[in-house]
Amino acid sequence: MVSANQIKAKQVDAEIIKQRTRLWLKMLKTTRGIENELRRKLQQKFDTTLPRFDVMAALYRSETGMNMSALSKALMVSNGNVTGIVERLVSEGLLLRLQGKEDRRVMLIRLTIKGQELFEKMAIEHRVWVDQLFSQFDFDDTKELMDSFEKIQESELSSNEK
Amino acid sequence: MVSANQIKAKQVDAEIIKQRTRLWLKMLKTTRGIENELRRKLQQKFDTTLPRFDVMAALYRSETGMNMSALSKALMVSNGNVTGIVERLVSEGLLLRLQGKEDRRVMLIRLTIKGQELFEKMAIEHRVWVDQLFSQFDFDDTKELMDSFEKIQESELSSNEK
DNA sequence: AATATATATTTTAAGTTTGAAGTATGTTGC
DNA sequence: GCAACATACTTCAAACTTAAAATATATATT
Repeated sequence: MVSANQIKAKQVDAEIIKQRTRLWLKMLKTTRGIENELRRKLQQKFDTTLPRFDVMAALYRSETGMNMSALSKALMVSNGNVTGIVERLVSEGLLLRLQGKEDRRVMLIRLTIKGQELFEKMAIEHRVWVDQLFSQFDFDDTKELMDSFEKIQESELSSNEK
Repeated sequence: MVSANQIKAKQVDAEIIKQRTRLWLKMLKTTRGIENELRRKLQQKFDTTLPRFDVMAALYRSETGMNMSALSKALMVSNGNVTGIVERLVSEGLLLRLQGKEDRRVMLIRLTIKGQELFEKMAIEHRVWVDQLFSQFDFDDTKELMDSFEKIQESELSSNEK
């Protein structure tokens, strides 16, 4: 026998599932919008691409350099992907690739001086662009949103185990 | 002359800018994580790709079909991109492409019966996956997050004008 | 030491993505 | 009508991206 309450509960379940799906779509669309915007401006002002910028940004944040695995993990992209982008940046004289000493499998990637200088120029503008996109959020808002994303990432972790 | 208050204000400014940049990085990383997760599962369970699924999802939501421009706007990807994905889906018998009658430039894209049936099967699982990823958020949380993304999109709009 | 296993990275093929140029069709102003 | 412009879409080249296979090196087991 199915009670009225059980029927009601199912409707509420269906509603929240729909809502969460809508939220994901919105999140995806918003993120793509920001990426498109940043990509367009990076192209226009610095004649470079978003993936190149992202790699340089990750390297700039780390003082000592990063190996390929760390880079691909930080950017959430595949291993082979990083190989190509790093290659292009090396050939442009923006990155340095050094073979590990104790472990000769690992590659240590670092910005060259030229790379550092270019990145610093780009970062100044980039910060302004991002700051404007998120200008509606004050310090507390950003902390709350940060927490929300943190929660999602925790869910990702547990679903990765499967 | 620079007062102590002005110095303080600058420090607060710098802090919030940093915080917003951090927030954007987190948002990007979280979104990529979800995409990777969904991609993996779509591949594993249905031997299909994320862009294919996204196109089918957009078409399923619209009863009457969509033209190429509407599709590319809905998915926030370039026009030429949609052409390729639609082509593959048409060749697999999942989509239909009809030339517009009054305006012969526009292409009306619709799911075939086969496409609808396949999508419905995929959507059932997809909803569960998304529901789990966002399970930490109740109805009110989702509404709040929705509003936050809405705010960002408004900022995107105004920066697009430039 | 030899073998098996694991890890870090690159290579490869297929697919996706962009931005710009090209094609086809519509619309507007003269 | 027709030239100029605008719009919808496709094509193209280059870059990006993934998953899987291949390569090279390290670690563990016997």
